[in-house]
Amino acid sequence: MTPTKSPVPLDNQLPQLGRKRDHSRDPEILAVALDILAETGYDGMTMDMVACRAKAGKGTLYRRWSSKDELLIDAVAFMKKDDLDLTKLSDTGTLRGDLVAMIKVGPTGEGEKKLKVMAGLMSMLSRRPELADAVNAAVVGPRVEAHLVLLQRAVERGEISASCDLRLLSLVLPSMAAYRVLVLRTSVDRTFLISLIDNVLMPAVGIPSAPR
Amino acid sequence: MTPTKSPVPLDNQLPQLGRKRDHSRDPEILAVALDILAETGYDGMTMDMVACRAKAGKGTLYRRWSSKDELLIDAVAFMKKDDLDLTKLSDTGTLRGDLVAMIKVGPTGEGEKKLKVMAGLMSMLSRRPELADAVNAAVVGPRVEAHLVLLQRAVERGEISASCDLRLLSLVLPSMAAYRVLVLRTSVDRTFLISLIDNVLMPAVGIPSAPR
Amino acid sequence: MTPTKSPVPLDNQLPQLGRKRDHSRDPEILAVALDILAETGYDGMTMDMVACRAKAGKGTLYRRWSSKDELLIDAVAFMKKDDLDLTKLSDTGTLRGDLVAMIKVGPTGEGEKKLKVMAGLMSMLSRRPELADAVNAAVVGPRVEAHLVLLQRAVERGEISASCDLRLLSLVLPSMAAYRVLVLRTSVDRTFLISLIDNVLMPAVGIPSAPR
Amino acid sequence: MTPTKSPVPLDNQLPQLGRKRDHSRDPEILAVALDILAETGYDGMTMDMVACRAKAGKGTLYRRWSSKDELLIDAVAFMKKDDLDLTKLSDTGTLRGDLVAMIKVGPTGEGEKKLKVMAGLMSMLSRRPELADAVNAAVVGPRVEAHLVLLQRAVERGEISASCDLRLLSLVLPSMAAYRVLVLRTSVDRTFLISLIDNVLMPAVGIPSAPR
DNA sequence: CGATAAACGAGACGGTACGTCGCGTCTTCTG
DNA sequence: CAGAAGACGCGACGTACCGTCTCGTTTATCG
Repeated sequence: MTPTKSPVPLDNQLPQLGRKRDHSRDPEILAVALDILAETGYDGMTMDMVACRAKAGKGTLYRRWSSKDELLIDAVAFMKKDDLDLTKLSDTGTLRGDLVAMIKVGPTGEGEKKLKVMAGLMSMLSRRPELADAVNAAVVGPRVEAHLVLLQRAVERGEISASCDLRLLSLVLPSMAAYRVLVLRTSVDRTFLISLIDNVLMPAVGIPSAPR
Repeated sequence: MTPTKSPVPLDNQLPQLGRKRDHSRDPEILAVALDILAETGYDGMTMDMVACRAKAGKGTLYRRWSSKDELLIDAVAFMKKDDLDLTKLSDTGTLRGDLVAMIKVGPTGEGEKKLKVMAGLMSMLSRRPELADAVNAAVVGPRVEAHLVLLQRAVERGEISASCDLRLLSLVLPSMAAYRVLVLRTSVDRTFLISLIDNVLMPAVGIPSAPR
Repeated sequence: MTPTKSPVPLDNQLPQLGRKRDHSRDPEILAVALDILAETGYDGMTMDMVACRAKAGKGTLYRRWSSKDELLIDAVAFMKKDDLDLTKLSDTGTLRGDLVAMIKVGPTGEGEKKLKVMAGLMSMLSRRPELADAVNAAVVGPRVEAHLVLLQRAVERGEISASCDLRLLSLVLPSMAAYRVLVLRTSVDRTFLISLIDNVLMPAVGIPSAPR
Repeated sequence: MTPTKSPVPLDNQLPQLGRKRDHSRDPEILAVALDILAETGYDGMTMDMVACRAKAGKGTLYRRWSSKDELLIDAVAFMKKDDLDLTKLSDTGTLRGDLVAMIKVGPTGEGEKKLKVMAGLMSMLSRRPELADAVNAAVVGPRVEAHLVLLQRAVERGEISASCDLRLLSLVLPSMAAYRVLVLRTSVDRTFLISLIDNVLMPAVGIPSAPR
């Protein structure tokens, strides 16, 4: 998952002979990989393509990632970095308001590319468990976490009962959206998400859906 | 999705020259493909393997399916055939009872092989949209349909409000289970499903979860 | 070499049920085979091509010839039919005159196609001994025989010594021409043949080459 | 003299990037190809066989030779290397003696394998003109050259007339032997060659054959 | 004259070699 | 010595051809 270490990672500070590995190029390589992944999918992306477009040698790729899959796992993790910020979730005063507010930063707002990467990666979710983890950590997980925060806030606010299974409820929207994208390949638009909030989530937490 | 058609599939009845394709062998070939898929996964399965074990020539395979992927798409669709029977869903008198009764015939009860096939196929969901459709039609879709039947039954029974978005609600369990299997790779056991029923679905349709 | 016999070629006259084989089409098929052979060579010619262009089914071909090679052996033998006529060799009064007179009906005059067929068949001379025989019988052999006739006439005429090895000498021109065509792929033109006659054959039979 | 290192490689002098092809393995591969060719003939030899026995990948073979035929063309050319040495032709004092002396190093003495290769290759002579050239260069041509040397020696010696067409005469034995091997498939034994020398070649150069 | 059995055109079939391409490794040369 | 370039061993892919088999149809002979 992390770049392969130098063959001799000694703790005592040796003078570090020879040229140092140029890790500044890692992000560039990962970005190239994500681009190609979004364009062509898992199989369409070849290591030669990545090497060529990143002006790198295949040896360099394999020195840092032991396989194509490892490279992608890292690439997906890399994609995560500019994502939701849990500390900046808007607080509208109501659970529904908070959930609706999050939609802007949801998949739709986030950008087409991330979804295409997701789609391109579905190929591998089962073959490479770590890759599924990476996808989860990069794409779905953060939304689950955000929803959990919003739900906890609602409990604290007294808006919903503390007996609700928040962990489970926080999974509802993200997983249904994922299913829609991955299996049904339908776009996850604002309408669908609002419908989910009003017809599934809000009733499930015991708040009668007002504006039907 | 369907076997490749004859080069000129005219509507006016041509005399059907030449030897006919022996479509009676299709199921056998697809079964072999599913077996190997379950055993070795997508990459491990080769067309030569399928041809050899099915006592067929590669030419025959490629005459019927234009690629390995097309073959698998059909194989998954073929897997669907011995699945849930919508006409035989048990009727326990309550929605919750019906839902719980369906669990036995859920993925867990259905059999190890179908899950392995699913896992072996995840590799392909995005590369081949038709494959995603096939997976949906074979595995998730039937359960969605079954849930829809149960929900409609509950509406007729007066158990839940007619204003509920049944279409959406019928997606909840299957899609959350799929997410759990595909992305989280957690087993979808009875406990999880019952928890979903009691903490998400029943509240969402307005039935207070009784046995907490 | 000959078409495959009926599966039950009994001597006792059975009633001969069913439709008879239509051997009137054999020449047409063989001609098509020769055409394709001349156009594309041995490998380029496929049985499907022959069947298609001859408006025949592959079954019909294989009912008559047990393999592609057998078909070609017959085709070459068929090519032989309009060739040299040993009874009509012109008699000019001298061996040299007779030999030169034969050139007109030699490979050059015979036609481009026969040479191309020869070339197309070289592929097979060693793989299929019968084919080499057929080639010899159809193309080279007749010329050897014709030369032998001319040489014997010269002996009778008292032009050359009876102690000459006529069998061997009759091989000289045909085999050197064959080598030129098959291995060197040089055209066998009148000049070359006359040169052979004057510089090799005539001296070899003891007639000093007059017009040098 | 210090080699000047130009940072900008000239167009005509590319810096030769990447790993170089290991041409030291070419002979090994060609030898393997010849072995299999001698064992199984053209059709029996497969590229996978060659790759496997030479411990090479098919990609390597096709990187160096664009097809099976190209590989064989090179293989035959490679076979040529340990053949007749024109500088070591024995000088017996007479043309007949020289010619007879050469027989030992003729095809018979040369070895079984070369003949088998020739036989295995006949399949290809016309399909691949270059192959015919290679065969000529490797097998027949050297003998033609050797005969030319012997004939020239005889001219210098005053044994035969300078007006003889040496080029043509040097073709006689090799081409008649080739015809015998390729088309008639008769062995080219010492008896036949001596007969040719005494009954065709010697008379043709104006030397009465002494021992009839 | 109708039944029957083989031959026919068309083309699917099992099998097998071909030539291509991708992965992950190894080698060569440059900075 | 790291890195770019690319050859290498391996093995699956999809194509094409051979010789066989199966359709439905046509045609010659027999009852």
